[in-house]
Order: sequence, then structure tokens, then C-alpha cells
Amino acid sequence: MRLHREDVLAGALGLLDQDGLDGLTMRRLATSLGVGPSALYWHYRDKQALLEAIAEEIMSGVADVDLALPPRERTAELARRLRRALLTRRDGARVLSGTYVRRPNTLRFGEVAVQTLAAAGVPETETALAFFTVQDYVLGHVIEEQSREHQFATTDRTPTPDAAATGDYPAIGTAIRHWAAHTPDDRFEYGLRLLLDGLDRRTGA
Amino acid sequence: MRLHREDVLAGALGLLDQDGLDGLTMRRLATSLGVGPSALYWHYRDKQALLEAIAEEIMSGVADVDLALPPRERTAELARRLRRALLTRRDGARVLSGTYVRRPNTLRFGEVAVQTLAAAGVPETETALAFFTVQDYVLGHVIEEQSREHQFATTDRTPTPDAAATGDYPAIGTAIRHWAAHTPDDRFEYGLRLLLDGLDRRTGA
DNA sequence: CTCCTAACCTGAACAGTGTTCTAGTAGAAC
DNA sequence: GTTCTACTAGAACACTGTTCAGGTTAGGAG
Repeated sequence: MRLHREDVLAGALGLLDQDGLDGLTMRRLATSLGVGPSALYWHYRDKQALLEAIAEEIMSGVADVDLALPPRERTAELARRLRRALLTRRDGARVLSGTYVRRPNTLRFGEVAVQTLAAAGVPETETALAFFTVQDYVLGHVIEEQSREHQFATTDRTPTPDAAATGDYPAIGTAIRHWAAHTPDDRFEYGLRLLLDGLDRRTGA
Repeated sequence: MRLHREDVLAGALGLLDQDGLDGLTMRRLATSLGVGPSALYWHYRDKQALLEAIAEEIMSGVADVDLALPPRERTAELARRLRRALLTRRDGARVLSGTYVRRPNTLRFGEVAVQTLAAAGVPETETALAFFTVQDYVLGHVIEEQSREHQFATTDRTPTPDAAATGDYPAIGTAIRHWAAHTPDDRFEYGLRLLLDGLDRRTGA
């Protein structure tokens, strides 16, 4: 009944989904695996190393986009797959933003994305700029998305942000009302479309 | 020599700039103020409450954009001011992403931004979507930007990301080389222009 | 000038955190 | 069946956020 690295990783993923990033502690992970805390340090040098393994696991398969799609739709699909992957695990975006991973899944995602952008007609000198722009948007978006999930679930603060805003901030009130009428997917797609439309202008030149 | 809330906030900001978010602990803040840790809890209910005060402080003045600018340039300026504000304090983006603030500075930024987008011709039903898109991009971008600063300063890992990537990931190699030739400001401006160009298409319809 | 009430602080304690260390045990290979 | 490696226990260190009962100090009222 001894552990391997994969068992530790699997247990960490389970604990992450259950209790979130703040609930993922080495001690709780150890007891959930029926083992002492120090045992984990044989498999992973650090908690940071474990988090990087989690990040790399989250990125698995994200790059496997349908290559038959036209380039623009393919980049859109890559962005959607990244968001889906982050949403799959609780606090996934926060985990990824805190790690700096250079491993197969993560690198392959970058490789495919850059190639796709180039195929879409983005000049070679700009592909990295465009890639990071999209990635930064997705990360920022999902961080906020998941932070909202968590905030509404735990605290009992006013769930409607317009409650405090109607007074001195008239534009926010109506704007948020329209915003609330959309699904999370719609909100993501809106920003994604903005970026893709902006990219279109640069592929012509 | 007793403290007021402002003193605690000022000390926290100083400690944040010096040691980063992870180094900002209640005990160290207390000793830096010449006081016991429990004294802080008279001024702020939580560490979270203190962080929200910091976030609100970071957002001070960000909304004060030149109203004489044309709408498109004004939204660009708002995005730049947000980035500058986040960059001013160390780990500023991480602090802001972890808080959910409804206070004057933060609300006023939203109000001005939404109004500016409306003035630019964005349909009223979309202003919030557009606002959050830009905000999410800025946040994601600066989180990555500041995380890079930190990573290169502390650890002695390979500072050039293409070192590991040249092998099986040819596109990344050249892409990163072009990326590295730009200044941080340039990189931000590129993504910002993408978003603004995408917005232009929606203001005509 | 005293008194009193509010504002502010101390010191100790609790429960929890990541991490390291020495010492040891189980499992496979020969 | 012994040896060697892979793996683990248990205790300890130096931290973390937070609470609590009790003490101090300042500023205004009488």
C-alpha cells in the first residue's frame, strides 16, 4: 500500500476539487492518503513542485484541437479548451497563474497556439504577442469567474453587485443588469470575439 | 504613539512593496509598527479586510482620466492607468484579483469605464461585457508580468524560456525570441490594441 | 482637576501551516 | 535469504492567522 507520485498527484487533485486551493494542505493531503506529512516530500521536493505537477495535469489534452478547423476557429477553440480545462478543477486558474511550468502539455499548448496564429496570417514577429494576449485574457477571465463562484458559495455578502452601485453610480447599475442576463459562456465568448476581431485586422496587413 | 487605521494601512503598503504579498504577514506588520499582532485586529477585522483596504488604495485615482480625450483613446488610457496602478505596488495584481471590493475608488473606475465605452458607441447592453473583457485582460496580463518579475529575481532557474523549448517546439523558440525583443509596455499595448480594434467593429453596427 | 468612557493595546494561547531531520521498515532483485 | 533501494514514521522547528480576558491611555464632561 505504498504511494507513487501519481497517487499523490491524484489525491491532491481530489482534495483540490473538494476543498479548493486554500484547503489543499500537505497535512490534509497526507492524512487523506493514509500517510504522514513527511512522506509527501519524498515524492515532491516542495509544495510548489506539487502545484506545478497539478498545473501540468490541468493542461493535459488542451492542445488537442481539431486541426481540420480553419485557423481563426482553431484559435477560438484553443482558448475555449484552455478555459474549460481551468474550470474543470476548482481554483484551476489560480493554480496555473501561480506556477511557471515548462513541461510537455504546457509547451505543446503554446506550440500549437503559435502555429495556429501563424496559419491564421499573424506575422511571425507577432505570434507570441498575440498568443500571450489571448492567454492572459483567458486566465484573467477565469480567475474572476472562479473567484465569484467561491465568494457566492461561502460568504453571505450581497450577491447582486448592483445593490451598492445604484446610488452614485448610475451607469454601473444598468450595465451590470445586462451583464447578469448573460451566461458565463456568453461573457467569455464576447471577449474572445473582441480579440479575434482585433486579430483579423492584423492578418490582412 | 498609538496607531490609526491609516497608519496600519500605510505600514501594510510599505511591507507589501518591500517583501511582496507572501511576506506581508500580520506579525511582521505588527512588529514593523512596534506593536503586538493582536493590536491590528482592532483596526481591521481580518487580514482579508486589510487586503481589501489595500486594493481600494491601489485603485485610488485610476478613474481620473482626461475627459477631453476621444472615447477610444480614453478607454485605452483607463486600461493603461489600471495597469500602472497595479504595477506601482508589488504583487498588486494578485492582491486585486483576490479581493471583491465595492468601494468608491473601485466603483468609480467601473462607472467611468462603462460611461466611456458607451460614449465610444458600444451598445448599452454590451458595456459591462466590454468593460470586464478589458479588465480581465489587464489583470491577467499584469499578474503574469509581476509573476515573471518575482520569478527571475528570487530563483535561479533558467531566465530564458526558449532554452527548454528549442528542441521539440520549434515555433515557440522563434516566437519567444521576437517576444523578448519588445518592452513590457509594448507587449501590453499590443493586446490592448487588439481589444480596441475588436471594439471598433462593434461600435459601427 | 478629577473622572469616565471610549479607543486602543498587551500577552498568552489555540490550532493550523510548510519543511527537515534521523531513524527505521517494507519490497523487490539477486 | 540477504542486500539494497524505495519509501515511511515521528518528532521537531519556525512560522502563520485569530481570539480572548484583562490592562492601559487619551480626550472630553462635569
